[in-house]
Amino acid sequence: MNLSPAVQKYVLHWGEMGTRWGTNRTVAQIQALLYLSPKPLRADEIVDFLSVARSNVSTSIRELQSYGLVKMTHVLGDRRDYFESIYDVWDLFRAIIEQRKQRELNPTLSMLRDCAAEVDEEKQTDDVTKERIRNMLKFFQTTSDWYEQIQEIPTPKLQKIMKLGRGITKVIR
Amino acid sequence: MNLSPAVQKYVLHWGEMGTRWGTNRTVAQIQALLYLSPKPLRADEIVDFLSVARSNVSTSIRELQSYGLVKMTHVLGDRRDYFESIYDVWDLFRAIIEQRKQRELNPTLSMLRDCAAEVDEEKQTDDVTKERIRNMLKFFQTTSDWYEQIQEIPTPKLQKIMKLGRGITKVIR
DNA sequence: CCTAAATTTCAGTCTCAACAGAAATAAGTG
DNA sequence: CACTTATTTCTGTTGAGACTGAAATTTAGG
Repeated sequence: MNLSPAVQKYVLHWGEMGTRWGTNRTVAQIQALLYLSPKPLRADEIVDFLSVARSNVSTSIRELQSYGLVKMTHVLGDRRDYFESIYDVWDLFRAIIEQRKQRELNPTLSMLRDCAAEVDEEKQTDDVTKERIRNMLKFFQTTSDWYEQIQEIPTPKLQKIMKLGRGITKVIR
Repeated sequence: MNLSPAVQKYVLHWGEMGTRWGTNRTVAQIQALLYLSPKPLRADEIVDFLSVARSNVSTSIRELQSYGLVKMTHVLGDRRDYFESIYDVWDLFRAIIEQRKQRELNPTLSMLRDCAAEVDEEKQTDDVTKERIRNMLKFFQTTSDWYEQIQEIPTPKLQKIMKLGRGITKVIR
């Protein structure tokens, strides 16, 4: 099994970036491969394409499914599992945003709430420090709310808003 | 040197999250410590507070400075370097966005441009695949442009926009 | 049920980036 | 221009997590 040079380049790059995007190489490579594939693929095909262990494919696909990035499908008279990526880039975007919020925002938001409450009781702590914690909490709260709201904006509107860029400031009073 | 329980919790949590945010524990811990500190700190003070090697502090601060998150200051008659964090959360936000764009978007944008061009020459490659690459390129281009535009929106406006959330859709036609 | 195919779990190995500590360099100071 | 103090660079170690391959489990057909 071999991939065209351009596809190979894409998959390898995606794998490298995967680590920066908060997952591991194999997970990212599989997502890339499925995204580019014109048809759903079986686990053993992925093994051939990427030269990774079967077990690795198994756990990686599980992870991709849990993110909502990959769906399982079946072929009549074939009991093997087939997998395909979400193909709409904006849907992919939403799934990733959701994931990021859960892993990168929620835990910190929760910690900041605890800290803000806790620090009020500490006479030893400087007022400036207390203020800083409150400011950071406010910021994370705002960002978290915003992420949730963004999720619900339908694709065409979202596209329009992003195309506007800073032109948005002219529309806001 | 010891920190209050709440501050300690904050710094430790920040360190743990640091790895998810794309840096390492020490870098994140130092940023947290400087952010909460009412006054600039010296490298050796950071060593005491965090119990990490002096050399580690040196390289970590260098990294933070390169991101624009930490500034160096000096005290009259003292030749040692003092460091303080950016304190405005929105300025911190912008610096981090900028960093993320450079590390997580730009390389992929460049790769996608290459791939989109390269894949046009490949007769072997399915049209569906070619389309997918083009779509991903368009998306990254849009996102990249948007990031740049966002940078230039002044804080009060940015706050307003984020507070609006999906209410923004009502303003856009 | 039994068998064979497909998938998942698990335990051990390997890799890479973070980190410590030593050595080297730089920056004052008397 | 020695000597002290501060900082950086460099090298070896370590630990966390990715990955492999074998064993266990699940699934479906005959």
